[in-house]
Amino acid sequence: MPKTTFFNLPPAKREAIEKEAIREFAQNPFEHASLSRIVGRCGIAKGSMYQYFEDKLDLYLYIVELAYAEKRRYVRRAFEIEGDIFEVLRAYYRQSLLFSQEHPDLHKVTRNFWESRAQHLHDTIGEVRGERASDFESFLRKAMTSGIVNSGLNPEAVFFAYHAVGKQLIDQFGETVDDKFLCQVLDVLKYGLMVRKGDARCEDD
Amino acid sequence: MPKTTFFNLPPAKREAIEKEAIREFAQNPFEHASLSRIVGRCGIAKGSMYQYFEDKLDLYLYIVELAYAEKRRYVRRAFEIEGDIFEVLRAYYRQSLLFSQEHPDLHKVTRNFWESRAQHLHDTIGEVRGERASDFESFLRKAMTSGIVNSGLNPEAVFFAYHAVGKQLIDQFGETVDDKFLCQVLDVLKYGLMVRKGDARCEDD
DNA sequence: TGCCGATGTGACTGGGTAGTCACATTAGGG
DNA sequence: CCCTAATGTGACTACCCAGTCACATCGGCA
Repeated sequence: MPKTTFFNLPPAKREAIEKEAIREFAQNPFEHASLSRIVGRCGIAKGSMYQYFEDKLDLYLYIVELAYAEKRRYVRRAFEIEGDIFEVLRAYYRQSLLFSQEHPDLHKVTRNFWESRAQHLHDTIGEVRGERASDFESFLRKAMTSGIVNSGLNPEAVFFAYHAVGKQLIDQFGETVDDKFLCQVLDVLKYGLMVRKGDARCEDD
Repeated sequence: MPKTTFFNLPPAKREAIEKEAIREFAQNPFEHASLSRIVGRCGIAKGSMYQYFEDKLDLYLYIVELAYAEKRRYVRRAFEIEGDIFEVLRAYYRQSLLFSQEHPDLHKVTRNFWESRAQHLHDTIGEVRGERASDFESFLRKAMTSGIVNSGLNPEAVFFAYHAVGKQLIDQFGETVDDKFLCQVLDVLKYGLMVRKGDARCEDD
């Protein structure tokens, strides 16, 4: 957590520090990000940074939390819509896409955080993933009992598949993924690959 | 490419270098891996390394190629089996799992390589992914025309989903993924989540 | 044995990093 | 206006790294 000094700063200065830190952690994973570069770009002294934050990790976790707080503002809306689980999930990833478009640097911060293999971060990541998994799985079980989702599936496996695809979609936002492609990929999870009884099928091409 | 000096080395020494380099690149992504640590652990001089390899990247690419060469020996078998696309895909990921169990360090090398965001590696990764994509997509189109796979799907989207799930499965090999779970996850992609016409469904639980 | 090219060496260069600390500056209350 | 506490500073320490190079050693051939 930042020291109180940081929050006493004139907002313009505080925001300048946040902005440059976001830029740095968007461009580099934690290990490779450089405090010296951040202070250099802000035009403040190295020592000042240590008036505001305990250390590099403290700053990093603050920035990561900033990024996730903003992201939550987007994805939250997905759970307010009316509709079945598929519509909610589509809305969720659409909101993620929108977030990545409107806040590309914050998006890169979350992406770098998620990829991080450092031990001190690994535990935090594990917790976040665990929470999401149990939320998702209870949501899924409801959809199973109400007969929308095939109840023969293992909810853990379903979460795994959605999480994997969602992670990759989010990784590629802004590169190869747009709204249409997003929906097509989600449809693969929804319908599966195998032909369905009663599916219309081209007989001759 | 290593210099000829490297291949003239007595096999025991050459293998010792490979072994320590594999360990280092399994534990650290390229940027963070340390030549000094490798030579320290091999008990050879820093300068000697530069008799064998052009630079750190040269050594790295050699090790990555070693890892993929071994991995190819495993996954190749998947394409020799008889069966539809789903059986081939299941065999493919099973072979990947086997590889990760029998060569955990080589597996970690490939994983770190794949995650790498460095520019000079990014292009190589892009090529590899592109090749896999086109192989997969032509394989998929065949399965579509022969009526095994729903031809209404976008092959690119299907590849995307499989690739994402496969990547995540491989990431988690040895942590939470075993053979049973692997099959359950692949079934999500095969059948999809939505209930199918004619699916048996529990009426009261 | 003597020679020479191939191979081995580790101190060194130049560069980067996080974090520290003695000192300088500022701001606000008395 | 002055004093004190809070805040700002940047040179500095201690560490890490890739890559170099003048020199040492080895191995095979004459």
